Amino acid sequence: MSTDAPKRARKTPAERAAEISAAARAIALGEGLHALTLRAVADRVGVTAPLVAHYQPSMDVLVAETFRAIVADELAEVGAHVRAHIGRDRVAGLRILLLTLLDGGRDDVTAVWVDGWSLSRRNPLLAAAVRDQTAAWHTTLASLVLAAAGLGVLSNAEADRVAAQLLAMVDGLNTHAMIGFRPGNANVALIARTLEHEMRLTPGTLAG
Amino acid sequence: MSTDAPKRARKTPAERAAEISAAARAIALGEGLHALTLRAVADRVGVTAPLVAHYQPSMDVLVAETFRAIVADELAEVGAHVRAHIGRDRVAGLRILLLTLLDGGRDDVTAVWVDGWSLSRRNPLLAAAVRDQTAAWHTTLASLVLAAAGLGVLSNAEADRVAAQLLAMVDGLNTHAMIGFRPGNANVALIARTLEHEMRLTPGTLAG
DNA sequence: CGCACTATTGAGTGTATGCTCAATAAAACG
DNA sequence: CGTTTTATTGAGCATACACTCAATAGTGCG
Repeated sequence: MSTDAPKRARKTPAERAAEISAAARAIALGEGLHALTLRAVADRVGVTAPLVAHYQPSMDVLVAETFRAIVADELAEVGAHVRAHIGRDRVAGLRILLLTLLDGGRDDVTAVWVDGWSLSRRNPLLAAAVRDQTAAWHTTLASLVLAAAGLGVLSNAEADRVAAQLLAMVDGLNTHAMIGFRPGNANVALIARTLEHEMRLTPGTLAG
Repeated sequence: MSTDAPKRARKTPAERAAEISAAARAIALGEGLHALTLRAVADRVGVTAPLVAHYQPSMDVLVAETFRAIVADELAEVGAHVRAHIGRDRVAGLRILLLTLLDGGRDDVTAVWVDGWSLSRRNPLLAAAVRDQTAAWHTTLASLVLAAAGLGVLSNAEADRVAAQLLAMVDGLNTHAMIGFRPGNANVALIARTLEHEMRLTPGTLAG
């Protein structure tokens, strides 16, 4: 009976925008980009649908930006995690990266990627975001591969090719894991052997 | 003004069912599994939506069966193509397979796979179809890899692992190609080098 | 030819989507 | 304390979806 619950909670545009972004991320991660609707966001924030619409130019923009935010954060987190362990030896970073990217518990982010690929056909802004973030991952992987291989072992072009292959394998394996297809879940060992060969590393250096 | 255009074209259930299946396949391949709606099918067949509904237990069933039909046919076609060329030398089949799977012009089928992964979350029948077809591809690839490596070179378990990796790479590379991400489109050469190593082939045997 | 069978339709229900807009109420300000 | 500003809502529009069901009209059979 105090003043705690006014009929309308009025906040600053910045606060509301932040709430909406956070809700959108939570929904996308929990139920997929497909479940990201005006009403779903509104319900989660505790406001009405028109308010959410008021804060966004269109739903396509919110979907694209939510995808971008989730994936950019993922890249930043994994990057930070890798950099924290890269000091031991030059291969350690890549090993940590593989373990992080492939050792399960990432189905929610994988689902966001898959929905992004699927929805891109009808949402050009999302398509651009997907391409941008894929390129960003590729760039990060290429520099990591270059460093892990050692000075002068791989050319830039070679590192690019290896990174493209690595990215494709990671996406493919994660997608298969997401749909429940796991024919012997030795994904890390699998990919490690290939990379060791491509990077001229002594067999076993990555797999450990 | 002849009798060519009766107000209602009445056909046998078998004919209609075939028309509906064909229309569903065409729509899924042309516009994606997402575009597969009662109205879309009805318009393409030239009938009304309720008739299409009448021929199917539910839309989820039609989507799942259309996916299954498209992908099963794809596997059969590629398999036939490979078997037609497998006579020359034991590696020829695998080389043909890679060229077929990776050399572009397959974005429509890739899009069907991507939509299948995405829609699986809300369509259990589709999810089962996706898992089944993935397993079928894996089995086919494993036996092809086993044969191409030569007698006794790979164990069954090793061939399974290589096939899983190959399948993931193919799916990942095709998905990336579909969204327009092509950092140097040497996909075949890329994957060939990896396979040559995994299968203990002389470098260059697959890439040609 | 006329009748029975059934493939097909028209009309409609219920739900969900994004989005608009005038009205409302909370906060800020003089 | 009254006025202005504006964040928020209620109501509603247009669209699209799957699905139902009684009515309709081809088609083959007797």
